[in-house]
Amino acid sequence: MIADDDSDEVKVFRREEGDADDDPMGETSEQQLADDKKEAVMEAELDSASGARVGDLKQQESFIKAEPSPSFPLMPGLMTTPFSPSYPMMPIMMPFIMQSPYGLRSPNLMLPMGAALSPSFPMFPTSPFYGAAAAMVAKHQLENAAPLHMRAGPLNPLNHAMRMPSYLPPGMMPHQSSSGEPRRTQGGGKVKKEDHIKKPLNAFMWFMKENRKKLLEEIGNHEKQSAELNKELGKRWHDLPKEEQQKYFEMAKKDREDHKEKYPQWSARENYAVNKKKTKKRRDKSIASENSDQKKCRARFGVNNTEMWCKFCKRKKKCEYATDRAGSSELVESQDGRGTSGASSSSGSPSPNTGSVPPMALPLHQQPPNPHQFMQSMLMQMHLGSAGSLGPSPLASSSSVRSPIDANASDSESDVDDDEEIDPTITQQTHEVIMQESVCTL
DNA sequence: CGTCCTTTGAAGAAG
DNA sequence: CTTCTTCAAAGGACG
Repeated sequence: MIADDDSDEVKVFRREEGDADDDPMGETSEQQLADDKKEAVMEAELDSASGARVGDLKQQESFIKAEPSPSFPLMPGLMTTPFSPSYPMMPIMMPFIMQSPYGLRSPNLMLPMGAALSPSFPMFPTSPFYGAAAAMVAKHQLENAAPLHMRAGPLNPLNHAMRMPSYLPPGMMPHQSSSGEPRRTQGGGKVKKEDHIKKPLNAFMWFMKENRKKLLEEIGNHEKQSAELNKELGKRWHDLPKEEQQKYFEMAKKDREDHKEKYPQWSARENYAVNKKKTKKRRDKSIASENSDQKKCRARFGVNNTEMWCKFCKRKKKCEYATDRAGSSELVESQDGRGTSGASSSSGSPSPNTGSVPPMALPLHQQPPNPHQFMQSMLMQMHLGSAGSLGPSPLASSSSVRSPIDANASDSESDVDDDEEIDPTITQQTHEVIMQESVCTL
Protein backbone atom coordinates (compact mmCIF):
# COMPACT_ATOMS: atom_id res chain seq x y z
CA MET A 1 0.00 0.00 0.00
CA ILE A 2 2.65 2.36 0.98
CA ALA A 3 4.79 1.48 -1.92
CA ASP A 4 1.84 1.98 -4.16
CA ASP A 5 1.27 5.23 -2.55
CA ASP A 6 4.72 6.44 -3.27
CA SER A 7 4.68 5.56 -6.85
CA ASP A 8 1.26 6.96 -7.26
CA GLU A 9 2.31 10.19 -5.81
CA VAL A 10 5.16 10.47 -8.19
CA LYS A 11 2.91 9.56 -10.99
CA VAL A 12 0.49 12.25 -10.15
CA PHE A 13 3.13 14.86 -9.94
CA ARG A 14 4.73 13.91 -13.15
CA ARG A 15 1.56 13.85 -15.02
CA GLU A 16 0.58 17.21 -13.79
CA GLU A 17 3.84 18.77 -14.51
CA GLY A 18 3.63 17.44 -17.95
CA ASP A 19 0.21 18.91 -18.26
CA ALA A 20 1.27 22.15 -16.81
CA ASP A 21 3.87 22.60 -19.43
CA ASP A 22 1.20 22.17 -21.88
CA ASP A 23 3.57 22.08 -24.69
CA PRO A 24 5.32 19.09 -25.94
CA MET A 25 8.83 19.27 -24.73
CA GLY A 26 11.31 19.63 -27.43
CA GLU A 27 12.04 22.69 -29.35
CA THR A 28 10.05 24.78 -26.94
CA SER A 29 12.11 23.78 -24.01
CA GLU A 30 15.24 24.47 -25.91
CA GLN A 31 14.12 27.92 -26.72
CA GLN A 32 12.98 28.41 -23.20
CA LEU A 33 16.38 27.43 -21.99
CA ALA A 34 17.94 29.97 -24.23
CA ASP A 35 15.57 32.62 -22.96
CA ASP A 36 16.31 31.73 -19.43
CA LYS A 37 19.98 31.98 -20.03
CA LYS A 38 19.56 35.40 -21.51
CA GLU A 39 17.56 36.44 -18.56
CA ALA A 40 20.16 35.09 -16.21
CA VAL A 41 22.90 37.01 -17.95
CA MET A 42 20.88 40.17 -17.71
CA GLU A 43 20.31 39.64 -14.05
CA ALA A 44 23.95 38.97 -13.46
CA GLU A 45 24.78 42.22 -15.15
CA LEU A 46 22.35 44.06 -13.01
CA ASP A 47 23.83 42.51 -9.96
CA SER A 48 27.33 43.55 -10.72
CA ALA A 49 26.11 46.98 -11.61
CA SER A 50 24.51 47.36 -8.25
CA GLY A 51 27.78 46.58 -6.62
CA ALA A 52 26.48 43.54 -4.92
CA ARG A 53 28.65 40.50 -4.87
CA VAL A 54 27.62 37.00 -4.40
CA GLY A 55 30.77 36.48 -2.46
CA ASP A 56 29.53 38.86 0.11
CA LEU A 57 26.77 36.61 1.10
CA LYS A 58 28.74 34.89 3.76
CA GLN A 59 29.77 38.12 5.25
CA GLN A 60 26.19 39.27 5.25
CA GLU A 61 25.10 36.07 6.77
CA SER A 62 27.51 36.37 9.60
CA PHE A 63 26.43 39.89 10.09
CA ILE A 64 22.93 38.79 10.52
CA LYS A 65 23.83 36.02 12.84
CA ALA A 66 25.89 38.38 14.88
CA GLU A 67 22.91 40.60 15.38
CA PRO A 68 20.70 39.12 18.01
CA SER A 69 17.05 39.27 17.31
CA PRO A 70 16.30 41.14 20.52
CA SER A 71 17.50 44.17 18.73
CA PHE A 72 13.94 44.54 17.65
CA PRO A 73 12.78 46.37 20.66
CA LEU A 74 9.35 46.72 19.29
CA MET A 75 8.65 43.06 19.44
CA PRO A 76 7.73 42.67 23.05
CA GLY A 77 5.11 45.31 22.72
CA LEU A 78 3.48 43.81 19.75
CA MET A 79 1.16 41.68 21.68
CA THR A 80 -0.61 44.41 23.40
CA THR A 81 -0.08 47.69 21.72
CA PRO A 82 -1.52 48.62 18.43
CA PHE A 83 1.25 49.41 16.11
CA SER A 84 1.50 52.82 14.69
CA PRO A 85 2.98 53.26 11.27
CA SER A 86 5.00 55.99 12.75
CA TYR A 87 6.54 53.71 15.26
CA PRO A 88 10.25 54.44 15.15
CA MET A 89 11.43 51.06 14.13
CA MET A 90 13.07 51.97 10.93
CA PRO A 91 16.34 53.26 12.25
CA ILE A 92 16.75 49.92 13.84
CA MET A 93 15.72 47.92 10.88
CA MET A 94 17.59 49.81 8.26
CA PRO A 95 20.92 48.10 8.63
CA PHE A 96 19.26 44.77 8.26
CA ILE A 97 17.47 45.79 5.22
CA MET A 98 20.41 47.34 3.53
CA GLN A 99 22.59 44.39 4.18
CA SER A 100 20.00 41.81 3.70
CA PRO A 101 21.19 38.60 2.15
CA TYR A 102 18.20 38.88 -0.07
CA GLY A 103 19.77 41.82 -1.72
CA LEU A 104 18.93 45.43 -2.04
CA ARG A 105 16.21 44.76 -4.48
CA SER A 106 14.49 42.20 -2.40
CA PRO A 107 11.04 43.42 -1.68
CA ASN A 108 10.68 41.16 1.26
CA LEU A 109 12.62 43.09 3.73
CA MET A 110 11.75 46.33 2.14
CA LEU A 111 8.14 45.86 2.89
CA PRO A 112 8.38 46.82 6.49
CA MET A 113 10.13 49.95 5.45
CA GLY A 114 7.46 50.69 2.96
CA ALA A 115 4.86 50.02 5.53
CA ALA A 116 6.41 52.31 8.02
CA LEU A 117 7.51 55.11 5.80
CA SER A 118 5.02 55.32 3.07
CA PRO A 119 1.57 56.39 3.98
CA SER A 120 0.48 55.25 0.59
CA PHE A 121 1.76 51.78 1.04
CA PRO A 122 -0.82 49.80 -0.78
CA MET A 123 -1.25 46.80 1.38
CA PHE A 124 -2.72 47.68 4.70
CA PRO A 125 -2.27 51.38 4.87
CA THR A 126 -4.79 51.83 7.57
CA SER A 127 -4.33 48.71 9.54
CA PRO A 128 -2.84 49.30 12.94
CA PHE A 129 -1.47 45.84 12.80
CA TYR A 130 0.22 45.94 9.51
CA GLY A 131 3.42 47.51 10.72
CA ALA A 132 3.68 45.02 13.47
CA ALA A 133 2.92 42.16 11.17
CA ALA A 134 5.51 43.28 8.71
CA ALA A 135 8.08 43.67 11.42
CA MET A 136 7.33 40.27 12.81
CA VAL A 137 7.63 38.68 9.45
CA ALA A 138 10.87 40.49 8.77
CA LYS A 139 12.23 39.42 12.09
CA HIS A 140 11.29 35.89 11.35
CA GLN A 141 13.00 36.05 8.03
CA LEU A 142 16.16 37.35 9.57
CA GLU A 143 16.21 34.83 12.30
CA ASN A 144 15.58 32.02 9.94
CA ALA A 145 17.78 33.06 7.11
CA ALA A 146 17.29 30.54 4.40
CA PRO A 147 20.09 28.33 3.25
CA LEU A 148 22.06 29.90 0.50
CA HIS A 149 20.52 27.93 -2.28
CA MET A 150 17.08 28.88 -1.14
CA ARG A 151 17.60 32.54 -1.00
CA ALA A 152 15.72 34.58 -3.41
CA GLY A 153 17.01 37.48 -5.27
CA PRO A 154 19.45 37.93 -8.05
CA LEU A 155 22.39 37.73 -5.71
CA ASN A 156 22.06 34.06 -5.45
CA PRO A 157 23.26 32.28 -8.53
CA LEU A 158 21.63 29.11 -7.38
CA ASN A 159 18.43 30.89 -7.39
CA HIS A 160 18.02 30.76 -11.05
CA ALA A 161 17.38 27.11 -10.86
CA MET A 162 14.89 27.65 -8.11
CA ARG A 163 13.11 30.53 -9.61
CA MET A 164 13.24 29.31 -13.11
CA PRO A 165 12.26 25.72 -13.06
CA SER A 166 12.67 25.65 -16.78
CA TYR A 167 16.32 25.07 -16.04
CA LEU A 168 15.33 21.76 -14.69
CA PRO A 169 14.19 18.88 -16.78
CA PRO A 170 10.47 18.89 -17.25
CA GLY A 171 8.73 17.31 -14.36
CA MET A 172 11.62 17.72 -12.03
CA MET A 173 11.06 19.72 -8.96
CA PRO A 174 13.84 21.76 -7.46
CA HIS A 175 14.20 19.35 -4.59
CA GLN A 176 13.84 16.28 -6.66
CA SER A 177 16.09 14.26 -8.80
CA SER A 178 15.07 13.59 -12.32
CA SER A 179 13.60 10.35 -11.13
CA GLY A 180 11.18 12.26 -9.02
CA GLU A 181 12.82 11.18 -5.82
CA PRO A 182 14.16 13.56 -3.29
CA ARG A 183 17.40 14.85 -4.61
CA ARG A 184 20.40 13.43 -2.90
CA THR A 185 23.51 15.05 -1.69
CA GLN A 186 26.90 14.19 -3.00
CA GLY A 187 27.33 11.79 -0.17
CA GLY A 188 24.24 10.03 -1.32
CA GLY A 189 22.16 11.03 1.66
CA LYS A 190 18.83 12.63 1.29
CA VAL A 191 18.68 16.34 1.15
CA LYS A 192 17.83 17.76 4.49
CA LYS A 193 14.30 18.73 5.14
CA GLU A 194 15.28 22.34 5.54
CA ASP A 195 16.43 22.38 1.99
CA HIS A 196 13.03 22.77 0.59
CA ILE A 197 11.12 25.95 0.52
CA LYS A 198 8.64 25.80 3.27
CA LYS A 199 5.14 26.99 3.26
CA PRO A 200 4.49 30.37 4.66
CA LEU A 201 2.99 30.25 8.08
CA ASN A 202 -0.68 30.74 8.54
CA ALA A 203 -2.23 32.86 11.22
CA PHE A 204 -2.47 30.10 13.73
CA MET A 205 1.11 29.08 13.17
CA TRP A 206 2.23 32.58 13.87
CA PHE A 207 0.12 32.54 16.96
CA MET A 208 1.72 29.32 18.08
CA LYS A 209 5.16 30.53 17.34
CA GLU A 210 4.62 33.55 19.48
CA ASN A 211 2.76 31.98 22.31
CA ARG A 212 4.26 28.59 22.73
CA LYS A 213 7.08 29.78 24.90
CA LYS A 214 4.78 31.97 26.88
CA LEU A 215 2.52 29.07 27.52
CA LEU A 216 5.42 26.90 28.54
CA GLU A 217 6.55 29.48 31.01
CA GLU A 218 3.06 29.99 32.20
CA ILE A 219 2.38 26.42 33.02
CA GLY A 220 5.92 25.90 34.08
CA ASN A 221 5.34 22.29 33.44
CA HIS A 222 7.68 21.07 30.83
CA GLU A 223 6.32 17.61 31.00
CA LYS A 224 3.52 18.68 28.82
CA GLN A 225 4.00 17.36 25.40
CA SER A 226 4.05 19.50 22.42
CA ALA A 227 0.84 18.06 21.17
CA GLU A 228 -0.83 18.91 24.41
CA LEU A 229 0.48 22.40 24.25
CA ASN A 230 -0.94 22.71 20.81
CA LYS A 231 -4.31 21.67 22.06
CA GLU A 232 -4.15 24.35 24.62
CA LEU A 233 -2.99 26.82 22.06
CA GLY A 234 -5.88 25.86 19.88
CA LYS A 235 -8.25 26.67 22.71
CA ARG A 236 -6.58 29.94 23.31
CA TRP A 237 -6.76 30.72 19.67
CA HIS A 238 -10.48 30.26 19.84
CA ASP A 239 -10.68 32.42 22.87
CA LEU A 240 -8.59 35.09 21.33
CA PRO A 241 -10.53 38.24 20.56
CA LYS A 242 -11.17 38.86 16.97
CA GLU A 243 -8.93 41.88 16.89
CA GLU A 244 -6.06 39.90 18.29
CA GLN A 245 -6.58 37.19 15.77
CA GLN A 246 -6.65 39.76 13.06
CA LYS A 247 -3.11 40.66 13.90
CA TYR A 248 -2.00 37.15 13.17
CA PHE A 249 -4.02 36.95 10.03
CA GLU A 250 -2.24 40.00 8.79
CA MET A 251 1.08 38.54 9.71
CA ALA A 252 0.17 35.46 7.77
CA LYS A 253 -0.97 37.50 4.85
CA LYS A 254 2.21 39.46 4.88
CA ASP A 255 4.18 36.28 5.06
CA ARG A 256 2.31 34.82 2.14
CA GLU A 257 2.89 37.85 0.03
CA ASP A 258 6.55 37.97 0.86
CA HIS A 259 6.82 34.33 0.11
CA LYS A 260 5.17 34.82 -3.21
CA GLU A 261 7.51 37.62 -4.07
CA LYS A 262 10.48 35.62 -3.00
CA TYR A 263 9.51 32.43 -4.72
CA PRO A 264 7.11 33.31 -7.45
CA GLN A 265 7.38 29.88 -8.98
CA TRP A 266 6.93 28.01 -5.79
CA SER A 267 3.87 26.01 -5.19
CA ALA A 268 2.80 24.26 -2.03
CA ARG A 269 2.60 21.16 -4.09
CA GLU A 270 6.36 21.03 -4.24
CA ASN A 271 6.46 20.01 -0.64
CA TYR A 272 3.86 17.35 -0.87
CA ALA A 273 6.33 14.57 -1.34
CA VAL A 274 8.87 15.87 1.11
CA ASN A 275 7.49 14.09 4.10
CA LYS A 276 5.64 11.29 2.55
CA LYS A 277 4.88 9.42 5.70
CA LYS A 278 2.68 12.15 6.86
CA THR A 279 0.06 10.84 4.55
CA LYS A 280 -0.72 8.41 7.28
CA LYS A 281 -2.42 11.06 9.23
CA ARG A 282 -5.54 9.91 10.74
CA ARG A 283 -8.58 11.85 11.38
CA ASP A 284 -9.88 9.70 14.07
CA LYS A 285 -11.04 12.09 16.64
CA SER A 286 -13.71 12.94 14.34
CA ILE A 287 -16.47 11.67 16.34
CA ALA A 288 -18.15 12.03 13.19
CA SER A 289 -20.45 9.55 11.81
CA GLU A 290 -19.56 7.36 8.97
CA ASN A 291 -22.97 7.62 7.56
CA SER A 292 -22.42 8.38 3.98
CA ASP A 293 -26.08 8.94 3.50
CA GLN A 294 -25.94 12.00 5.63
CA LYS A 295 -25.89 15.18 3.76
CA LYS A 296 -23.19 17.67 4.29
CA CYS A 297 -23.87 20.78 6.25
CA ARG A 298 -24.10 22.83 3.15
CA ALA A 299 -26.87 20.64 1.89
CA ARG A 300 -28.49 20.24 5.24
CA PHE A 301 -28.68 23.77 6.36
CA GLY A 302 -28.15 25.71 3.20
CA VAL A 303 -25.43 28.02 2.14
CA ASN A 304 -26.93 30.92 3.99
CA ASN A 305 -26.95 29.19 7.32
CA THR A 306 -23.29 28.71 7.75
CA GLU A 307 -23.59 29.38 11.43
CA MET A 308 -25.31 26.07 11.69
CA TRP A 309 -22.56 24.17 9.97
CA CYS A 310 -20.16 21.98 11.79
CA LYS A 311 -16.73 23.39 12.31
CA PHE A 312 -15.25 21.37 9.53
CA CYS A 313 -17.70 22.65 7.01
CA LYS A 314 -17.06 26.13 8.22
CA ARG A 315 -13.45 25.57 7.49
CA LYS A 316 -14.31 24.07 4.18
CA LYS A 317 -13.15 20.72 5.30
CA LYS A 318 -14.64 17.34 5.50
CA CYS A 319 -18.06 17.45 7.02
CA GLU A 320 -18.61 15.58 10.20
CA TYR A 321 -21.97 14.45 9.11
CA ALA A 322 -20.72 13.10 5.86
CA THR A 323 -17.36 11.68 6.54
CA ASP A 324 -15.89 8.68 5.00
CA ARG A 325 -17.52 5.38 5.36
CA ALA A 326 -14.38 3.56 6.18
CA GLY A 327 -14.89 4.90 9.58
CA SER A 328 -11.54 3.77 10.58
CA SER A 329 -9.43 6.23 12.33
CA GLU A 330 -6.53 4.94 10.38
CA LEU A 331 -5.29 6.31 7.41
CA VAL A 332 -6.71 8.76 5.20
CA GLU A 333 -5.14 7.87 1.99
CA SER A 334 -7.71 6.71 -0.40
CA GLN A 335 -10.14 6.30 2.35
CA ASP A 336 -12.81 8.42 0.97
CA GLY A 337 -15.25 7.05 -1.40
CA ARG A 338 -14.45 9.59 -3.99
CA GLY A 339 -11.48 7.49 -4.74
CA THR A 340 -9.68 10.72 -4.88
CA SER A 341 -6.10 11.02 -5.34
CA GLY A 342 -4.06 8.87 -7.51
CA ALA A 343 -3.48 6.43 -4.77
CA SER A 344 -6.88 4.96 -4.67
CA SER A 345 -7.92 5.53 -8.17
CA SER A 346 -4.86 4.01 -9.62
CA SER A 347 -5.32 0.96 -7.56
CA GLY A 348 -8.30 0.38 -9.69
CA SER A 349 -10.39 -0.69 -6.79
CA PRO A 350 -13.48 1.34 -6.34
CA SER A 351 -14.09 2.20 -2.78
CA PRO A 352 -15.39 -0.99 -1.30
CA ASN A 353 -17.35 0.85 1.24
CA THR A 354 -19.22 3.16 -0.94
CA GLY A 355 -22.74 3.14 0.23
CA SER A 356 -22.23 -0.15 1.93
CA VAL A 357 -22.16 0.98 5.50
CA PRO A 358 -25.57 1.06 7.03
CA PRO A 359 -26.76 4.29 8.50
CA MET A 360 -26.46 2.87 11.98
CA ALA A 361 -22.81 2.17 11.76
CA LEU A 362 -22.23 4.31 14.80
CA PRO A 363 -23.46 3.87 18.31
CA LEU A 364 -26.71 5.64 18.74
CA HIS A 365 -25.31 8.35 20.91
CA GLN A 366 -22.90 9.24 18.20
CA GLN A 367 -25.42 9.40 15.47
CA PRO A 368 -25.77 12.82 14.10
CA PRO A 369 -29.29 14.01 14.22
CA ASN A 370 -31.43 13.29 11.29
CA PRO A 371 -31.54 16.54 9.41
CA HIS A 372 -35.24 16.62 9.22
CA GLN A 373 -35.73 15.75 12.85
CA PHE A 374 -33.07 18.13 13.78
CA MET A 375 -34.71 21.02 12.03
CA GLN A 376 -38.03 20.11 13.55
CA SER A 377 -36.54 19.99 16.95
CA MET A 378 -34.88 23.25 16.29
CA LEU A 379 -38.08 24.89 15.28
CA MET A 380 -39.73 23.47 18.33
CA GLN A 381 -37.05 24.87 20.53
CA MET A 382 -37.30 28.22 18.87
CA HIS A 383 -40.99 28.17 19.42
CA LEU A 384 -40.74 27.16 23.05
CA GLY A 385 -37.82 29.36 23.66
CA SER A 386 -36.25 26.83 25.95
CA ALA A 387 -32.68 26.67 25.01
CA GLY A 388 -31.58 24.60 27.91
CA SER A 389 -33.97 21.77 27.49
CA LEU A 390 -32.04 20.22 24.77
CA GLY A 391 -29.13 19.40 26.88
CA PRO A 392 -25.65 19.21 25.63
CA SER A 393 -25.08 17.36 22.50
CA PRO A 394 -23.24 14.15 23.03
CA LEU A 395 -21.03 15.19 20.24
CA ALA A 396 -20.22 18.49 21.70
CA SER A 397 -17.04 19.18 23.48
CA SER A 398 -17.13 22.42 25.24
CA SER A 399 -13.56 23.22 24.64
CA SER A 400 -13.85 23.72 21.01
CA VAL A 401 -17.26 25.17 20.56
CA ARG A 402 -16.56 28.53 19.28
CA SER A 403 -18.61 31.44 18.50
CA PRO A 404 -19.06 32.17 14.88
CA ILE A 405 -18.02 35.65 15.63
CA ASP A 406 -14.52 34.91 16.63
CA ALA A 407 -14.35 31.84 14.57
CA ASN A 408 -12.48 33.45 11.85
CA ALA A 409 -10.63 36.34 10.50
CA SER A 410 -12.38 39.42 9.55
CA ASP A 411 -13.80 40.35 6.26
CA SER A 412 -10.62 42.06 5.35
CA GLU A 413 -9.10 38.67 5.15
CA SER A 414 -10.13 37.89 1.67
CA ASP A 415 -9.66 34.19 1.70
CA VAL A 416 -11.42 33.60 4.89
CA ASP A 417 -15.07 33.03 5.23
CA ASP A 418 -16.75 36.24 5.96
CA ASP A 419 -20.20 34.87 6.17
CA GLU A 420 -19.96 34.09 9.80
CA GLU A 421 -22.41 36.79 10.68
CA ILE A 422 -25.29 35.67 12.75
CA ASP A 423 -28.57 35.90 11.04
CA PRO A 424 -30.21 38.85 12.70
CA THR A 425 -33.52 37.10 12.58
CA ILE A 426 -32.30 34.49 14.94
CA THR A 427 -32.12 35.45 18.51
CA GLN A 428 -28.97 34.98 20.43
CA GLN A 429 -30.59 32.34 22.51
CA THR A 430 -31.75 30.42 19.55
CA HIS A 431 -28.40 30.81 18.06
CA GLU A 432 -26.83 29.19 21.04
CA VAL A 433 -29.12 26.28 20.73
CA ILE A 434 -28.23 25.94 17.16
CA MET A 435 -24.60 26.12 17.94
CA GLN A 436 -24.89 23.49 20.58
CA GLU A 437 -26.68 21.11 18.42
CA SER A 438 -25.24 21.70 15.05
CA VAL A 439 -21.71 22.63 15.68
CA CYS A 440 -21.54 19.45 17.40
CA THR A 441 -18.10 18.51 17.38
CA LEU A 442 -16.03 20.79 18.18
C1' DC B 1 16.72 8.71 12.46
C1' DG B 2 12.15 9.23 11.09
C1' DT B 3 7.45 9.50 12.33
C1' DC B 4 3.62 10.57 15.34
C1' DC B 5 0.97 13.59 18.01
C1' DT B 6 -1.96 17.91 18.04
C1' DT B 7 -3.77 22.36 16.64
C1' DT B 8 -5.69 25.90 12.57
C1' DG B 9 -5.38 27.83 8.12
C1' DA B 10 -3.89 27.98 3.25
C1' DA B 11 -3.13 25.90 -1.02
C1' DG B 12 -3.86 22.68 -4.36
C1' DA B 13 -5.69 18.29 -6.36
C1' DA B 14 -9.55 15.86 -7.70
C1' DG B 15 -14.41 15.02 -8.51
C1' DC C 1 -17.80 24.79 -7.12
C1' DT C 2 -17.13 21.41 -3.52
C1' DT C 3 -14.53 18.20 -1.01
C1' DC C 4 -10.51 16.48 0.80
C1' DT C 5 -5.48 16.15 1.72
C1' DT C 6 -1.10 17.92 2.84
C1' DC C 7 1.97 20.92 5.07
C1' DA C 8 3.49 24.63 7.94
C1' DA C 9 5.76 24.80 13.90
C1' DA C 10 7.14 22.46 18.06
C1' DG C 11 9.46 18.97 20.76
C1' DG C 12 8.87 14.79 23.46
C1' DA C 13 7.74 9.94 22.71
C1' DC C 14 8.38 5.96 20.34
C1' DG C 15 9.76 2.21 16.95
